[in-house]
Amino acid sequence: MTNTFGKGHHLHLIDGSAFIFRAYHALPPLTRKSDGLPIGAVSGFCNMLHRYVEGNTGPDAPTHVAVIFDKGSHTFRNDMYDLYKANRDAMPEDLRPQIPLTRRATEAFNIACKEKEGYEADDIIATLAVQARAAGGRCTIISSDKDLMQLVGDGVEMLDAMKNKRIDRDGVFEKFGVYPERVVDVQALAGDSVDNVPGAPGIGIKTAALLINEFGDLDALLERAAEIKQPKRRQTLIDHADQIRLSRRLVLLDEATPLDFTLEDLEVRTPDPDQLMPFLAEMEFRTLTKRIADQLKVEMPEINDTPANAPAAPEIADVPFDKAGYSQVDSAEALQGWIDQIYERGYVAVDTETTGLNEMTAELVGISLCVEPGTACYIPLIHKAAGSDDLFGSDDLAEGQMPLETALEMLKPVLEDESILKIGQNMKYDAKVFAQVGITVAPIDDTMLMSYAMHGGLHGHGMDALSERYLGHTPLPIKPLLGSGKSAITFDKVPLSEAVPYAAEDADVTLRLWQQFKPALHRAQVTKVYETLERPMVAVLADMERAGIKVDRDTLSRMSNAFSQKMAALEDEVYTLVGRKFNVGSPKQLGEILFDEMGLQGGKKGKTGAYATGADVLEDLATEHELPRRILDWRQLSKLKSTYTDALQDHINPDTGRVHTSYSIAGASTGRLASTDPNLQNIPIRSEEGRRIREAFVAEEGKTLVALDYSQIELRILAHIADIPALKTAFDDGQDIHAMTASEMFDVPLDEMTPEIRRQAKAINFGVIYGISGFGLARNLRIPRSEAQGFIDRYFERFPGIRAYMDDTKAFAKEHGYVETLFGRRIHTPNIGAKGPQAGFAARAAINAPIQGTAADVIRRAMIRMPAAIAELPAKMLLQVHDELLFEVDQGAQDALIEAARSVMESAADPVVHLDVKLTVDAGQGPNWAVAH
DNA sequence: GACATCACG
DNA sequence: GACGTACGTGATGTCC
Repeated sequence: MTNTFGKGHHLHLIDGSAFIFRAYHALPPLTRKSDGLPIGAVSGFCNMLHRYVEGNTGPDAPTHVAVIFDKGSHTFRNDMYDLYKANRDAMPEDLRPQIPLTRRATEAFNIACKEKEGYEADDIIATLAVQARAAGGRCTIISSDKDLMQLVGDGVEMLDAMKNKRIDRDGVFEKFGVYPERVVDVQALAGDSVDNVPGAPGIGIKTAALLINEFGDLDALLERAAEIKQPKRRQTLIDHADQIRLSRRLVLLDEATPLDFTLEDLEVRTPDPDQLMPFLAEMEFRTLTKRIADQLKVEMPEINDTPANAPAAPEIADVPFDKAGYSQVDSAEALQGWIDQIYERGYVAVDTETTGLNEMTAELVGISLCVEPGTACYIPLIHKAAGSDDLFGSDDLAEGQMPLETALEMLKPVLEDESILKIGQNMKYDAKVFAQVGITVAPIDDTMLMSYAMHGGLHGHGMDALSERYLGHTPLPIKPLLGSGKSAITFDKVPLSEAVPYAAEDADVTLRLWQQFKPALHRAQVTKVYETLERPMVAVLADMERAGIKVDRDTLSRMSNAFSQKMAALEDEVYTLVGRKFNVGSPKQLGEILFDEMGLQGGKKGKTGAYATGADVLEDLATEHELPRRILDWRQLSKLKSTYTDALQDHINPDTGRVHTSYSIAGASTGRLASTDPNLQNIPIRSEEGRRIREAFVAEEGKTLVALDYSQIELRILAHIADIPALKTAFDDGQDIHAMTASEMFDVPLDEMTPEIRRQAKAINFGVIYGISGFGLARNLRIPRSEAQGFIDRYFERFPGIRAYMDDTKAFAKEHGYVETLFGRRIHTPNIGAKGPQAGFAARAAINAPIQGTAADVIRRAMIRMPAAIAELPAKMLLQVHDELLFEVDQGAQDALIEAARSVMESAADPVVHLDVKLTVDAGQGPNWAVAH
C-alpha cells in the first residue's frame, strides 16, 4: 500500500517535451535498421531516461516521479491571445510520429506518464509542485525552462539535467534579477520572442527587474507608471499597460489544473523487464538493450533487424529497376495487403496520375505506392477501355480496376494518419489532387524539396533529372504513352499494360531518392532549412492555390477591346511614317527599317546578327524620330493585351470563377517562389495604363482585398548583413532611405533634396544589391561610365561595410562553392571560379543571393505561420509577390486581419535570427488589387 | 525551340 | 589591360 505523500517524500517532475526536443536535435536522424522508421529522438529519449534512472541513487533519490508532456496545440492561452506561440516553427515531420513512441518508452521504463488536453506540461508541473509543497514534501523539476522558475522555493527546486546544475531561489535571482514570486512580473514586461509573449516594447529582463525592484511589483509599477523618470520608458508602460497585463496572464502558470490522478499515483516503481526489454528490442536499440539487460540481469532479447526480417532495407544499389516488381492493384483485398505493409513500416512513397498538369482541373486517374525499392504498385481507378472514346463509342472503364470510392475510402485513413509519413516528388501537386477528393495528406516528405535544400543552384530538381543523377537510372518517359500535339491523349486513355510500369516506377524512384536524401540532408547541414522553410510551404501554398483570386472577365474584356482600337490606330500611324505595312511585332523587320532603310544612327547588332530594338534603344532614338515612340506605345499595349487582358481570361476556372496560379517552390535558386500558369507575380503596376489591369483582380461580394508588403526589405537586410550603421539608424528612424543615401553621397541636406538626386541614389542602392558595376550603373542612369564609377567609389567610401561584404561574399563563394542566407539556406555558385565573363555573372549572383534569399526566407516564415495566426478570422491568404502578401477578408474584419498579419510578418525572422534593423510592413485595402496595393 | 522583348520584385 | 556586365523570375510573339 502507498503512503500518503508528505514530509520526507521527494517528487521528480520531468519536462517530457524538453527531453524529446533535446534528444531530437542532439542526434543525427537515425532510422530503425529494419525498415527506416525515424527513431533518433526516441533513441535519445530512452538514453536520457536510462541515465536519469541510473543517477537516482542515494539519500536524495526521488520517492515519486512522473514525466509530463504537452498535449494538443491549442490551450487556454490561445483563447486569451491568438498569437501565443504563433511564431513557433512547426514540429519537424519526422519527429511527429516519434512522439507516441516516447510515451510508450516512458511507460516501458515503468515511469508515470501524464498529460492533459488543452494544458501545457508547465501547468501540470506547476499544479503537482504546489500540491507536493502543500503536503510538506520536496519537489525537483527536471527542466531548464525559465517559464518554470516562478515555482522555485519552499521545497521546490529545478535541475538542469544537461549541466547537472540545481537552481534554487538564488539561482532564479541570478537569472531574473528578482526572486521567484516576482518572476512573472519581469516576464510580463520583458516578453518572450520564443513564445511570442508581447511584453513591453524595448524592455528587456534587466530593465524589467530594475523597475520591479524599484516599485515592488507589477501592479504597483503600472499604477504609478507616471513616476518613472525616463520619459520614453514611462510612455511605453503607460501605452502598453493592457498588453503587459495580458503578458502576465500568459506567463503565469495554472497551479490548479484539474487532474485525474494524485501524487500517490506517482510513486517510484522499479523497471519491469517484461515491459522494457520487448520495447527496446522492437526499437532495435542494440547497445542500450544490451546494457540494460546486463544491469537487470536478464537475458538479452533477440533483435531482428536483419534483412530477413526486414524487407525494406536492402541497399539501394543492390535492387535493379525491374518492372517485374510492379503490380496492378485491382481489388480491395490486394489494396488491403499494401495498406498492411504501409502500417508495418510507417511510411510510403505516393504518386498520383491525372488527366492533366493543372491540379485544379485535372482528374485523379490512378495512384501508385511503394514501400520498398523495386516493389511498387499502381492502382488504376478510371482508365477507359480500349476504343471507348470513339465518337459513338461507350465510356466503358477498362477491366481490372477497383471502384474509385472504395480505394479512396481505404486510403484516406492512411494518407491522413499522423504516424504514417507520405513521401512524394513535388507533393504539392499530389496534395492538391487529393484535396480535390476530400483527402488532406499529412505528414509528408518531398524529394524535390530535399534536393532543392541540398543542391539549390547546382541543377534542376525534377524527378527525371534526380533519378539520372542520383540513381543512375532513366525513368520511363511519358511521351510514348501520351503522344504529342493534336493526337495526344490523357493518362486515363493509356492502356493498363503501359500505365502500370510507368506509374509504379515513379513511386519506386521517389522512395529510392528519399532513402538516399534523408541522411544526406543532415550531412549537408540543411535539415533545418528543409524542415522550416521548404516542407511546410507545401500545405500553405496548396491552400492558397486552391483558393485562387477572383478576376472579373468583363473588366478584362473591355480593356482588351480598348487596347485593340488604340493599337490599330498606332499601326496606321506607324505605316504612314514608314511608308508601307510591315509586322510591327517583329523586332527583326523593325530593326532593318530603322537602321537600314531610314538610316538612323546607333544601330547595334547582337550575337545573332539582328539589330537590337529594345525599349532602351528606342527610348534613345525617340529624340531623333517619331517612329520609335509609336513603336514603344504599341509594344506596351501589345504586351498588356496578349499577356494580361487576353491570356488571363483563359485562366479563369469555370468552376470557381477564379484564377488559380501555381507556385514553384524549387524554381528560383535564391529561395524565392515563382508563379506560373498564370504568372501572378508580374501583374503590371509601374505604368498607369498597366496598373489598371489590377482593377480586374477583385474581392468576392461582401469581402475586401488586403495587401501587406515589406518596406525596403532587401536594403534592410543588406544593412544588417553588411553592418552599415548609417543605414540601420536611418531605417530605425523611419527616414527616406534613398534621400538619406543621396544626402550622404552628394553632401546635399535633406531639406534641399531634389527628385533627380534622390533618383540617382536610389539606382545606386539597388545597384549595390545586384552586385554593382560601373558599367551597369552607367547604363541604368544614362551617365558616362567614369561618372558612375565615381559614384560607386564614393558610396564605398561612405559605407565601407558594403565593399567588405562584397569581397567577403565572393571569397566565401570561391572557397565553399556556395553562399548562405541568414537562415542557413545554401545557394550554390558553381561558376564562381570560371574564367571569362561568366565569373562576373557568378560573382554578382553570389553577392545578391544572400540578400534576396534572406528576404525570401523571411516571407516564407511569415507565410508558414500565417494560417495559425489568422485561423480565427474570416480571411484567406491568396497571393505572394516576393515582398507582398495579398488576402481576401470579410468586410469588417480588415483591421483585425491587418493587425494579425502585420505582426506575423514583422516578427517573421524571430526567434532564429535577430535582425539589427526592424522590418516594417505597409498595408492597404480595397475592392480590387489596384486600390489595395 | 531559340531569341528578343517586357511584365514584376 | 581587355573582357562585357546590373540580381531573380515567366509569358508572349517571331522566326527558323
